[in-house]
Amino acid sequence: MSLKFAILAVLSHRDRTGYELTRKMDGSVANFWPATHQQIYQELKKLDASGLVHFKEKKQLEKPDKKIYSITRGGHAALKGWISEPLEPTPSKDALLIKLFAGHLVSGEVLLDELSKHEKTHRSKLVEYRQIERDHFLKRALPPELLSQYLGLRKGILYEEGWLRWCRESMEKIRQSRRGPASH
Amino acid sequence: MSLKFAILAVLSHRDRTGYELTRKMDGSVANFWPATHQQIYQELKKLDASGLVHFKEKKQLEKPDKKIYSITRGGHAALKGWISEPLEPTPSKDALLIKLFAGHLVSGEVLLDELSKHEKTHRSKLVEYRQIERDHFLKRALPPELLSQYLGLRKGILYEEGWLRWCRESMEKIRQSRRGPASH
DNA sequence: GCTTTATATGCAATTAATTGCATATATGTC
DNA sequence: GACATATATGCAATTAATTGCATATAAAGC
Repeated sequence: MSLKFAILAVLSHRDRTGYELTRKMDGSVANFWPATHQQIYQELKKLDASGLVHFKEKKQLEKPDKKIYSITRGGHAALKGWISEPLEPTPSKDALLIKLFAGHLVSGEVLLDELSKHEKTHRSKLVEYRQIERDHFLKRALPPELLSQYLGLRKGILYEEGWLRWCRESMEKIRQSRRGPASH
Repeated sequence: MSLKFAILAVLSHRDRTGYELTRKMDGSVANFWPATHQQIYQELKKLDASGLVHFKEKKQLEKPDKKIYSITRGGHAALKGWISEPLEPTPSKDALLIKLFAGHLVSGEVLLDELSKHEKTHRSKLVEYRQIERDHFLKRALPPELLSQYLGLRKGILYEEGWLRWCRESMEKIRQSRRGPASH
């Protein structure tokens, strides 16, 4: 349901092709609403059919032709309406927690390896986000039009920090429990 | 894909009916892999067809008959195999971030109301989780068989803490930006 | 007596998401 | 010359998820 509005939100900032939407969603929306190119092209088709976006075909000599999509007045209205409606918190899913929940079936080693891999992934994500924060948001006073992008980035930073802390304390607890739970 | 393994993971602890799985997933798995009763009943049917679970019908006089599902040896093997395979981090989605991304279309008031609602939701979740932690995990030394449940709970706590912090700092930044960005 | 809540399961239809494949051009790399 | 990568879009098939509806009993509240 929200992919529709994710696309409209990106197009509300500037016009884009399906390809651009796919790769980056503006380098930011992809972080909280990832989607494949198939989803996006199909969604754009539907959005066009219902008049919320339209596109201009642009012929290119060196590369395949592209369609530049922009949001219509109707699209703007729909997006504004959706934003103004109350929203249920999006339920979060995480397969790693399922693994741990059935962790009694495998050795601590298996769990530690997996956690260590995730720790690494989240650590590098965090480094990347903090770099962006330093380079683009902390150097000067924040212009109001960049506020929403910054809040999105802050969400990412706090999210990764939480993951990192959890990975580390989980590994520590698993190691402790292997050294012998009775000794503690 | 992972609903299948979420169900197997719950059944690896003890036998359950579809109804029990639906409501609570053991009061814990629902927090990181929520699913409706429709999803679960359909998934159980498929799991039964592929021999990973089986069930016994139990007739009840006072209530409708129920089917008690248990995991088979094949199910155990499949679950163990899945746990041992490396896992890509589950991409996270969040519609609230989309709203903020298009926040320039609406007044700060609308965003603040929404954030305040979310702050409240996450705050009460956090209170609930901390209560469970105090009552069930901090009073005595942790038995190893409860470790994985505790790690799941800790994930929930850190998750809600991150949300809460983010909601609060976001509201503060929106208020600041309304008071006038130039004055700062 | 009526409504709501809890227990317990399911079909059918639609919508959304994933996966596999396909096309076409240009550039850069072994 | 062959292969991978980037640009740019799309069809078709399958799988997963959601939504609406349906059934049936018992207990609790008003």
